Amino acid sequence: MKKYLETLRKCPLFQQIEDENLLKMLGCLGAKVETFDKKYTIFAKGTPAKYIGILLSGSAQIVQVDYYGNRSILGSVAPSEVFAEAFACAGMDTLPVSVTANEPCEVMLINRDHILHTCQNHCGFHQQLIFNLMKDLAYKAILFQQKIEITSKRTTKEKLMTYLLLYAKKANSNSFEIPFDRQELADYLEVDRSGLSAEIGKLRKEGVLENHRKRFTLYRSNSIPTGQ
Amino acid sequence: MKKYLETLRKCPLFQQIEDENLLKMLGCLGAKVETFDKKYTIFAKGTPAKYIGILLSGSAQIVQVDYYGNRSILGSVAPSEVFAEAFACAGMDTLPVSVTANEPCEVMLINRDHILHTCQNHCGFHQQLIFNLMKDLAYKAILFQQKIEITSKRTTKEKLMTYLLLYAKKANSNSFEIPFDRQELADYLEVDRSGLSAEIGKLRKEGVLENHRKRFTLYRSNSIPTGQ
DNA sequence: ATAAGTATGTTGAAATTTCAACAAACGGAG
DNA sequence: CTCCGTTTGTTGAAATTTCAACATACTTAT
Repeated sequence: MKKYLETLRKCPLFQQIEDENLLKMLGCLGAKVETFDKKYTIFAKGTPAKYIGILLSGSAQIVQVDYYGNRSILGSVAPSEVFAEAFACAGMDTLPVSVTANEPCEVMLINRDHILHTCQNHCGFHQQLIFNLMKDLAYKAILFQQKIEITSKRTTKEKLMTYLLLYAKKANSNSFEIPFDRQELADYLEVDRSGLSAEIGKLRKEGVLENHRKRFTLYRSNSIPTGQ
Repeated sequence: MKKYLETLRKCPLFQQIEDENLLKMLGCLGAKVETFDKKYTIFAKGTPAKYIGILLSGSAQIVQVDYYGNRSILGSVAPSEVFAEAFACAGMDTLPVSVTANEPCEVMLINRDHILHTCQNHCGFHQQLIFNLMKDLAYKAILFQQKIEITSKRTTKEKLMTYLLLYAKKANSNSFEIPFDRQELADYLEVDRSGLSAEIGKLRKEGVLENHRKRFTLYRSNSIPTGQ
């Protein structure tokens, strides 16, 4: 586990926990590591929500696919981030979403029962873990709320601009790279890909932004407020 | 506080905590009660997210209103339920949403700092409170995920049916009352009210459902799967 | 019981999205 | 460098949503 220490230290679940205690705790928790190739499914919709995932390397996406094949992306996962924790902690029997590897991934898996029921060793860091998990879940709820704020806009243009302005604020710069390609961005914004491309083209002609693939630069971005 | 005991017992934050300890804890937490008339704002967007709310009586709604006045309803709040906890616990400085009273409300307010920082008395129930809060936040994340699942559908008809089927499952009956009037349902589904009314009319003519205002009865509801 | 106000239903035109099909640009493998 | 598969951009027609306006149904207060 030591090779992952650098990444685990940044994980929201392990804040305020010293390295040696962290390693000890991972033992208590029965943490295991698995690898997934690009495009492979890390967690599949409909399977038991038994595990919390921590991404150690690579990148992944949280995806909803409905009966008709319509794909909706709930969010992207970067190294050190936790995923599927809400479904595991709420005690859902099966996952309502899938998690897929966007590139080759290493993933740490922790059984939810080992987190929710304190271990016999009464390791004192368990309380800190629960507290960190609580903070992390609050943050996840806010990420969902932000996605709702974005997709509640009625037109493709408004959805796009709300997303880009929020991202620019997060990146603290007018120029940034988004974690989605066009199809993925369309699936996140819940709009048609070709319509999205067309809107980006229009905004470029209007001088509101410049872009090349995943890189965007915003101008006159004060014209549409974010509401935050 | 004793008059609210019945309601507080059902609150997810206070599960596994005995009545007398609960009352003691409310003292530690500095809980206070306020009342709000119908249509009044309990928490306003843009104000500090300092307090967690618990609804003691009445009903409320979590509402997003953007720059252009478009209203989006994130969810409804019933007695014993907690609200604004995600924003408070994630340490946001200001609320990105408003909470408004749908009928006259009594609300218990607890300062987030009193929850997040254990009190000097080292009252042993604080750990249970944090644990309960964690479970509650996981549940809230799932409610948001469900709203995303509903609103990610591309047509008004699909959004409506996904919502009604999910509600029927929750109510465990084909006949149920939703907590929204038409305009509110439209604001929750993020569609136009008149278009929503039209779709309901069509589905009624097709024999898929019957309805009178907030009451709906579903037939042949197996025709559109929920994906859960 | 009536009147006034609110909620719901209905309609048609305008705006927007979706869909399908194809063109152009890009990136990696050999 | 070239080929080939993938991504992105473009377009026009069909479907859907939005919008405004009005009709009808229901509720509440007097």
